[in-house]
Amino acid sequence: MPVFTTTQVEEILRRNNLSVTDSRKKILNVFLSMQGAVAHRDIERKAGEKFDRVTVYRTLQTFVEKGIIHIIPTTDNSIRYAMCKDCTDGHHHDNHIHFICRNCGATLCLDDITNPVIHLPSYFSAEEVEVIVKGICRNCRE
Amino acid sequence: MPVFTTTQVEEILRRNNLSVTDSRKKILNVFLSMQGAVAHRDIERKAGEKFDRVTVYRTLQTFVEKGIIHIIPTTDNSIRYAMCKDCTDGHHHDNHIHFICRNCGATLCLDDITNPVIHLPSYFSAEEVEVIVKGICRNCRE
DNA sequence: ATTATGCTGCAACTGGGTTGCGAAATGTAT
DNA sequence: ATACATTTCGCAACCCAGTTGCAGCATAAT
Repeated sequence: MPVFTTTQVEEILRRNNLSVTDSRKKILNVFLSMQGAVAHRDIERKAGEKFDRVTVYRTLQTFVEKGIIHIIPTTDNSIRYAMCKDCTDGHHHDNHIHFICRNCGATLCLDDITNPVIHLPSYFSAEEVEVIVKGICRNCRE
Repeated sequence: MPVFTTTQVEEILRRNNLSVTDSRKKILNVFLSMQGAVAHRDIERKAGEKFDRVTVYRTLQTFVEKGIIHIIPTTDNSIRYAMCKDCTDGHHHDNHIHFICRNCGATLCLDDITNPVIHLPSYFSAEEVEVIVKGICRNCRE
């Protein structure tokens, strides 16, 4: 697990006009050091230190608002988050598909695979497409 | 709202080896008379009579197991259900996309629009695709 | 160092969903 | 139709995820 310098993490926070606090640094570090999507439990397990649930929720919400992370669509009533690539304050542009591994549960952003164009009857006004592919990921196949 | 004969509803229940009870009939009737997907609240509002929450949950679960209804994928942490077209006992084949209206919240199965084929790198084993389109539905545009 | 701001954590609450169990309804055999 | 076995229902109680208000504490600005 790569470790990021304090400066890198602080840099991201400052760039977004967020005060640099202990919990924000630790939680952000979890995102930076994980490949796939992050669920609540991941943070509780990996942030190294116990934060109040409320702090975790509020921090995640703040990060979403600032465009640092985005909510990953799932279909099983769970919420996951991942780092944004090109999102800014309040404007998310996450036009990629998501992969969920049936085996290990990992959720991955496939940034290179953009959403397909779906043709609907013209009386629908389609604004946003979300594609979720479920299967077995690389690690679990080997 | 079309009304279905008692016989039709009972027929479906019997075909699935379910005893014909009052709540099952009423809940099934909600599905048959609604266009789009059904959420819990819809049932509580439209079943005409108040059932215990527990009964609603257990009935829905039973219907899913029997292949009478299927769970519709959403990305907002809500659960919705819709009638199955060709599903049988425990085997669901719902290879169509779903539309969610941002305005009225209606969720529709677009049975005629099958899921696109998504090409992933070969080290993924893709087994299932779910597509959710969000926008404005016909009724809300007029 | 001091003050203003805003973040954190506790406690309490909400809402969705589940479980156990006795009561009531359904199906079945007589 | 009646009686019995079986299934389903509804209540109460519970669990868990997520939220809110508020007092105390850390951060940032002066």
